[in-house]
This record gives sequence, C-alpha cells and structure tokens, in this order.
Amino acid sequence: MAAPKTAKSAPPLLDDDKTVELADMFKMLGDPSRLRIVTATLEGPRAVGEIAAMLGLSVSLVSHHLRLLRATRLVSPERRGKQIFYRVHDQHVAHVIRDMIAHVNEEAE
Amino acid sequence: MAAPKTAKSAPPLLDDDKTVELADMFKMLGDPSRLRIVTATLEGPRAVGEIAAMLGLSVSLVSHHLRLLRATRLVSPERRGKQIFYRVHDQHVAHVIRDMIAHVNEEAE
DNA sequence: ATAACAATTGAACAAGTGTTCAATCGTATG
DNA sequence: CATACGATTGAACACTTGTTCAATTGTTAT
Repeated sequence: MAAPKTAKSAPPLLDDDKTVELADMFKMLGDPSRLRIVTATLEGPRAVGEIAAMLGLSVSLVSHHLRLLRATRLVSPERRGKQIFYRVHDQHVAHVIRDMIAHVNEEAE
Repeated sequence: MAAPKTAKSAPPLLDDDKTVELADMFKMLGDPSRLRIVTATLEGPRAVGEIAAMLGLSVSLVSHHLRLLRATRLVSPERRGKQIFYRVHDQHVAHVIRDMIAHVNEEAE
C-alpha cells in the first residue's frame, strides 16, 4: 500500500488486472540479458545452448531467464531430440517487440 | 559478466547500447505504479498531486517515480504556478505505450 | 516576513532481483 | 547398462528496487 488517502475517482484507460499483467511483461523485457534472449528467439527457434553461445552467457543463466519468460508467456519451448528450442510465444508478442525495436532504432525526430 | 566462453558471432538485430537503452525503458514501465503514472500523463498534462490522488498513491512516492521517469526521458515536467505538470515526453513514447495498451486490451487470438 | 501549499529529496528498511556454482533430470548414443 | 550431452533446478550471494517518513526547497498569497 501507499497512501492513507481514500481517493479514487478517475476512469481508467486500463483496468488494474491488465495493468499488472502489462507491467509484468515490461518487467521481463526490462533486463538486458532477457531482452537479448527474446530478440534472439525473434528470428526463429533457437536452442538454449545456441542462445547462450550467441550472447556469451552461461547456459544456466539463460535457462533461468527462459523459465521466467515462459511463465509470462513471452516464449514457448519445443523439444527436438536433446535440445529444446524456444521461440516467441505468439505473433502478438513478436509484433510488440519488433515495434519497440524499430522505434529505438529510428530515434529520429 | 556471465560466461567464460569467448563466444561471439551472430549479427545483431539491435546493438548493445540500444539494447540497454530499450531495457531501461522497459524497466521503467515494468512497475505497476509507474505504468499507471505514465498512462495517467498520457491523457494530458497532470499535476503531481493530481496523479497521486487519481492513483491513491502518496505524493512522495509519485514524485520519486517521476524522477526516474524523467531520467529515462519518458515524461517531462512543466511548472505552472506552484504545481508541476507532467506529460509523456514525446509522441514517440506515447505511441509505443498506446500500442502496448491496445495489444493487452485486445488479447483476442 | 510569515504562512500555506505543492513538490522534491534523503535516509532507512524490507523485499525482490540477476547471477554463479554445483547437483540433478531427460534424452540419445556407445 | 553406462556414458555423454543438453537443459533444468536449487541454494546462496551481492545488489537493486519500491516504499515510507520526516525534513526541505520552491512558489504564491496574506
């Protein structure tokens, strides 16, 4: 909790549940390692070890992050032999992230 | 740092600086209080006390968050008399956030 | 100047976070 | 079966983070 004031009057633009849900999604992308992992899976299914090598991170660390990303439904796993391939969970997520990347890459205004 | 492996080979989709910059932006929006504050300023310039009342948060807390949001250039202040009004820093930021909200509100797939 | 109002600031604390290391699980191949 | 490989898991750690409270700065009015 935050304030003793019992104030509440403005119409929302986003209800409380959606706000928390969205914040959780943002939080997941708010860590550089995780953001790199997600953008890596954006280009196609990538195995855990592959991601780790690409990014210069330990397999353990990548796996920990993938567990969180899975829980937030940002990526989804698919087993193929010994390896497990991850990709962005759906097109919805992919679009949002691509959008953000585009905006940061433009940066012209 | 993370892994001792000296691996590095894949072409980026987003260079390191931009990645960190984007992650910082995401991190700011990754807290529910802050996300609500930003969406509040999305509808027009809002005074600090006004925001605090709308959201049921203490003025102090809102101010702390606004300092962070200012530092990340997500909002910008404008003094008008005793009060200080905040609004989303630019259209760029506004668009990205509106986009995200729209996506979460749809949620249909 | 004094008082009142709006907002910022700093210290302090609990709770959460990213990372590492070692151990474990799952799947394929000898 | 055993061995090797890929990935997950859990404990432990230092570090960061969100929040509160009290004190302070800045602004307008009396």
